[in-house]
Amino acid sequence: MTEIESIKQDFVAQWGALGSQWGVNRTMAMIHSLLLVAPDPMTTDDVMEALSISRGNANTNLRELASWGLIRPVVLKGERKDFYEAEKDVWRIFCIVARERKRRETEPASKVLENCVSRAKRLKSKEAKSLSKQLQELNEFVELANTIMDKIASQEGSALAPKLLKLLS
Amino acid sequence: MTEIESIKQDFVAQWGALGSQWGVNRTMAMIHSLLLVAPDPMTTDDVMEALSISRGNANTNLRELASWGLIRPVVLKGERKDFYEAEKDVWRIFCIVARERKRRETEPASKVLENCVSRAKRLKSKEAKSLSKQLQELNEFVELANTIMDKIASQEGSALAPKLLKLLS
DNA sequence: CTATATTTTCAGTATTTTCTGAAAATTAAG
DNA sequence: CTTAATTTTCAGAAAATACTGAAAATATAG
Repeated sequence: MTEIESIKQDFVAQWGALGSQWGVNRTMAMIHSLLLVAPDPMTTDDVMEALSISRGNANTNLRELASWGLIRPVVLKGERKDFYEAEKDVWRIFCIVARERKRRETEPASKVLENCVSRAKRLKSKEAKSLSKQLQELNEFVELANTIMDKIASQEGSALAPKLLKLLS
Repeated sequence: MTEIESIKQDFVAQWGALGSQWGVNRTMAMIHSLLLVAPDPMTTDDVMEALSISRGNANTNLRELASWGLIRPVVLKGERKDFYEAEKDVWRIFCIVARERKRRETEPASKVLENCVSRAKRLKSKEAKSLSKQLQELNEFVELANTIMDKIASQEGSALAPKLLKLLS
């Protein structure tokens, strides 16, 4: 294996491990990272070979990645197979992930929390008061997280870096 | 079941599901949420009964939560059993999680990425140049994330909310 | 020190998640 | 329409993860 292949392999493995700790399955994260450092669009067969995975697995995860918007199909003239390439701008990737996770996770969570809060507010006991307060605080937090993710998702990617840096001062 | 118990149960189930999407196992998240809305410190037996889980499971997850700093043992005079109570301030919880995940995940990831970047920089081919650039961008992103998490972790919890809100303008 | 209460550990089991591979469906070419 | 290429689906298999329960270790009281 050439040094460049070895570097890519290390990167793919590491990014895959990271992804799996953040709620993305390992193979999906690995395919994403593979495409991130691929100089040209790849087919399902390319991915299968590069990662030694089955066709079903490759197909499913490629489509899942596409549904997130993290990769896109590209049409190459004269080719019958589907080719994919990754979104490579880190900030745009970040925005996409923020948008999707908000939609899939924190938004539904907030719905349930809201429901808990409103039910707790109706009760009068001392314990209910305290429960209500605690749930309210959690819900406000989740909603702030939602708002922030919205803001992030609607930014032109590169505009984010300076704003976040400012936060640090 | 009383209404207040039913509310708590819904909350615990939902918070548990959320946690499992963010890299925390479901039981650990459920124990945490159980303690978040518990008016008094609880013992291992209390937790076992409330969640219908085994002693081993309860014990392991309680100690894991304590190692994160999300719950703490409290000593009740005249009692032999260990009691635990949760950190209830949402912002402090957020800071704790940021600190731990940085230490356990993004920091090690950054080490590997740095290594990949420095190896890629030594190579001279056109493809290596482009790989190097891409990895560099990813690494800068992860390092910014690290810096931000550091800042968050070192804040007095409640100081964060206004800063984040400002970010939105 | 002995007896008892409590916590911890961990081998075996159960559950959940992910993956494979081949059949079915779809698409495109001739 | 027919044929071949390609993609999709999904039942069953494999792998990863989490849980149980009981034995071992530890701590406390008397």
